[in-house]
Amino acid sequence: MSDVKRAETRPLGSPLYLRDEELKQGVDLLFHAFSEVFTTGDGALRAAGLGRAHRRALYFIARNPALSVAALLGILKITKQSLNRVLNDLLEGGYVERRPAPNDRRMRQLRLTAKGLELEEKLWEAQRPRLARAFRDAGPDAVAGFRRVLTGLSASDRRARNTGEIQ
Amino acid sequence: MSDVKRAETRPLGSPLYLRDEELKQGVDLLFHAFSEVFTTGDGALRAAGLGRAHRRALYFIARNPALSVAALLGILKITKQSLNRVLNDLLEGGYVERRPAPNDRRMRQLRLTAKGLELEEKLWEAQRPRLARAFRDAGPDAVAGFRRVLTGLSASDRRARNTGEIQ
DNA sequence: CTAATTAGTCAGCATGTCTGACGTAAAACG
DNA sequence: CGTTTTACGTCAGACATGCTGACTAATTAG
Repeated sequence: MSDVKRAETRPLGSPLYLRDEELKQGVDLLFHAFSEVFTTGDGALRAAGLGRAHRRALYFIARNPALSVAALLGILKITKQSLNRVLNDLLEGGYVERRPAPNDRRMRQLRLTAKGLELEEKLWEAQRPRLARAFRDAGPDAVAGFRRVLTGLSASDRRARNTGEIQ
Repeated sequence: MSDVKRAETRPLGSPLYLRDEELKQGVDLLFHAFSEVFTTGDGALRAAGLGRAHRRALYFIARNPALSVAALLGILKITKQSLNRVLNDLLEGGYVERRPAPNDRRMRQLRLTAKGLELEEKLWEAQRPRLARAFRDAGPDAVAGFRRVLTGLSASDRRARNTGEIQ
């Protein structure tokens, strides 16, 4: 399971299954890293009587103050109904507040309350060490590469989506 | 890949919130990339009457022929009961076969059938373009960095787990 | 032979997501 | 101004995926 260094000389004639193996190793890594990162801190969450769905909403509201509901839906890619249940829990628990946007009062701006911020910080403290260590150990160049690749993977790529594939 | 060494020169005076911002951008990227990668191909899945949980099992069985049930549980990090429901669907659907391991007949080896392989390939065809493009556009050094960082994130890190944190 | 290991099952519950149908307020538009 | 569109909220019901706990069965290890 050694390294892959020679990628740039990757022979154009290299069989597809080699290429596929490289890509699938990426999928494996993405899965495992996601698992680890997004389950760390479940304890604090449970202690607050919330689940992972609440955490995701909390996280992205923290990351994007004054986020609109529609924008959050776009990030989470779930339905309005699903989000609203989660959001109502967060509102009732006093973790999040919701106010009409001043410019367009149809929209509601979402923000963490002090209590929400406190929880979010506790969750972050739980997962930060893993992130920090991985980034530090890998080094800045590796981190730059990590970002490049993930940015490319995230790019929601309309081309592929409209090729008639079932999607 | 270049040197890693420079991490410790990261300005010791840089405020923590800058560091945190960098790490959180990593979380954002991980979330979005995961979303895109692990939902592409849902159509083919639905057409087969299966869900994402089935897909994950299918994928890791494809990746690790003769995988034992316990090993799969370890990868997916779900309970035996949850897995068995999924696995029974896959067995009944004829996507997976299960045979006692020759050396230790308590264990069952899991493998894709021809039908399972066909489905897995269809799913892979759906997600490969995204992976391939992201890897190609980012370049081999970036891919190496991507692997380094994700490997670090995946490392299931007993230290942090036993610090008394609620986990 | 007894223990431990590996797997499978039943029953019930919690969580998270979906579809579909409505309702309301505010803004945009002609 | 009246109509349509947008952004949000909600009710009802279903499905998908995960969990706990309790128990059984087959096989291997000591």
